[in-house]
Amino acid sequence: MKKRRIKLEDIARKLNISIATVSRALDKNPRVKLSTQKKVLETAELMGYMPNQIAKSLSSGKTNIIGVIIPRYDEPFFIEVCRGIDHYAREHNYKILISSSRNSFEFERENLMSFEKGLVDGIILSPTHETETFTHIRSIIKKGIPVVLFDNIKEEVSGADHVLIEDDKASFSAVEFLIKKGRKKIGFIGGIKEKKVFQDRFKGYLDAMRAYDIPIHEELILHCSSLERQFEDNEIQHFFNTINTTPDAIFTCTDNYGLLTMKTLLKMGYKIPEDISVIGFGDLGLGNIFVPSLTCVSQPNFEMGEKAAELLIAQFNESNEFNHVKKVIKLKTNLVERDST
Amino acid sequence: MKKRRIKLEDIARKLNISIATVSRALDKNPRVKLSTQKKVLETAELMGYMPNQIAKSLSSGKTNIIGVIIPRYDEPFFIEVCRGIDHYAREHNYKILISSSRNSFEFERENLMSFEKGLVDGIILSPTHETETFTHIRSIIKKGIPVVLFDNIKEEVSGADHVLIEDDKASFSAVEFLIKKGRKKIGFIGGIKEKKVFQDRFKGYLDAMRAYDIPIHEELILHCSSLERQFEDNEIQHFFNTINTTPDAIFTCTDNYGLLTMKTLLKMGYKIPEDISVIGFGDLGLGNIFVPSLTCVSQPNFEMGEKAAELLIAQFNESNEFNHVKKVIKLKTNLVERDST
DNA sequence: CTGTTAGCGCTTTCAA
DNA sequence: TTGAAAGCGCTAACAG
Repeated sequence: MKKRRIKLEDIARKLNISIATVSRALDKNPRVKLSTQKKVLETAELMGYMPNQIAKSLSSGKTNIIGVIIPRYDEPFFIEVCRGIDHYAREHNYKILISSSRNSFEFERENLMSFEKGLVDGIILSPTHETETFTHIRSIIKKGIPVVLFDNIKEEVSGADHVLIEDDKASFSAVEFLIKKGRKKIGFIGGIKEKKVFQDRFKGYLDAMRAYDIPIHEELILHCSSLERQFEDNEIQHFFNTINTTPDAIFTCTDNYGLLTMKTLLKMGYKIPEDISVIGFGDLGLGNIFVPSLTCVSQPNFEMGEKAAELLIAQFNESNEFNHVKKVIKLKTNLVERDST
Repeated sequence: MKKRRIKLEDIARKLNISIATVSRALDKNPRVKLSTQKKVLETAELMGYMPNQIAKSLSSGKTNIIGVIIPRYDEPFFIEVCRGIDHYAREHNYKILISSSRNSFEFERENLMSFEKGLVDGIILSPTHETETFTHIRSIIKKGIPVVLFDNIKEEVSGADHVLIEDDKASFSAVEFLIKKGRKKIGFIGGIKEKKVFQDRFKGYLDAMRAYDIPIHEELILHCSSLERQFEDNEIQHFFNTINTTPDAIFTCTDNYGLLTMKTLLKMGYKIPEDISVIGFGDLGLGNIFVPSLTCVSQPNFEMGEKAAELLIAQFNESNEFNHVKKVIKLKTNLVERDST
């Protein structure tokens, strides 16, 4: 019952020419007579021909698919990066296959292995916080599959390109900004300690505090350990309910922490920014909706994705992938001042 | 320089057996002697064998990939649905390939055609607001590719399964809830008029107002026409800045509209919910962060995805895809009461 | 400019 | 229980 798909052979037979010529004609290969090309294109259209991508890939060794592995879907940052990747990829005739590692090293490895099965031409990956060893990535590279890493890169992997921002400098500037506004008791809310980006943002905080000789209140420092949205909320509420010192500013490591912080403080009756200033990190669109709007470090989310895709596709076009000289792209961040400071 | 990938032939040669046997052994086909199977598995492991997914697909006619087409990435609703799809798909050994139609019918068609090239075993799609005709989808179905549609289904497509919620009833209940709270001047903020879900939600609003004999103030009705976040903000601000009647409640058709409405009203000096109640639609996690938290219609986003995947995979296992009896799954919604009402 | 032919790596009859 | 061989549909080298 199922209508067999039209293939090159069908067109070839109908026109009494060879399969090869049909293939070339469809590729608009100039070595085919124009009249033949025209006939082929018309017939193909007429017969409803659709090339078989799988056969094409097997034969050509290219799938035109980029594999993307992110720690989670429900993080606007990663979605923005994916949008950026997709944007660039499509312009260059690539599709993207997104997998979530669900914040688990094991899943990350599995996803990587599944991509190793030849489905993708290259991989863009953001390591999970659990990822301590990079042998799985090196092994992929050794097989000649191009890799680009972005965000949270704990260890430089030779042979892979890297796209990142200078997290420590960015948070240094943000904290410095608070200090220059006259804030003295500046708290810090970061994410899971194992994650490089949070380590760096914490470092930037400490550096700034020390650079300006501001005493650090250990009590005002929180490293959230939750990996899911709903628990972050609880953790931050609990934090503010138990501290004895009242801060006059809080620097937080994500927009979400910033918003949750504002929510909690507002509910406790504090005025923002009068009593307490709050800064977020990411600039993912929501800071602008909240009242008061959230001042934050703005990182080029979409652009990170574009750059990652650009680097990867550039690798595809290199002659010998084993001579690949690793490129590290550092993108600029800036502070967006809104009502919360 | 590039290490050639190990293939079945390599294992076969090493063990002095045929390719077929190796293939069967790796499949754990019981028709292979156990000792042979063991040897093959060990050798494969040892040699670092990785099956070639593309070759497998070409030969077997299955890719184990589900194509997903959504109108946009930066809409938490779609991401949640994708998570649901992914969740179910993975458990059944499928991967998902997500494409955005960028709110454009043309892109939707292109994406569909690209999936038609044999890369995916089936398709889950949410039509754009521009999608008026469904011939492109019918044509896919005619080729024997299983399709499941979700959200915003303007026209039932025979041969495709549908996953949806009863938008009109859901919004009826929400508006009814406001009415029962004693609200009289209830405004409505919906999305682009071409979108079926917004038409239905508007209908529910009208039905409720009429059912309770509440006069409708045309002036308090807004159909947002923006397709991008930033413009929604402007549109809603402009709306409230120009109306002459002050509402005592606003029913909005997305969480985002709800949040933007609250933001705008708060900035204008209104108290929520004392002066004006606000209800959103979606329950996508953010309503809970805002102060005040947003009451909203909760729809089972994740579950929609799971169901869609379930239906699709069920279609894969049907013997004759042309006898497919269309299934329509309607999921339940409920009202989550928070501080904004 | 066109055709012939040999794969791409795997699955799957059919025969042994 | 195993092997030989014919594809899956397309590309690309080579020959003409």
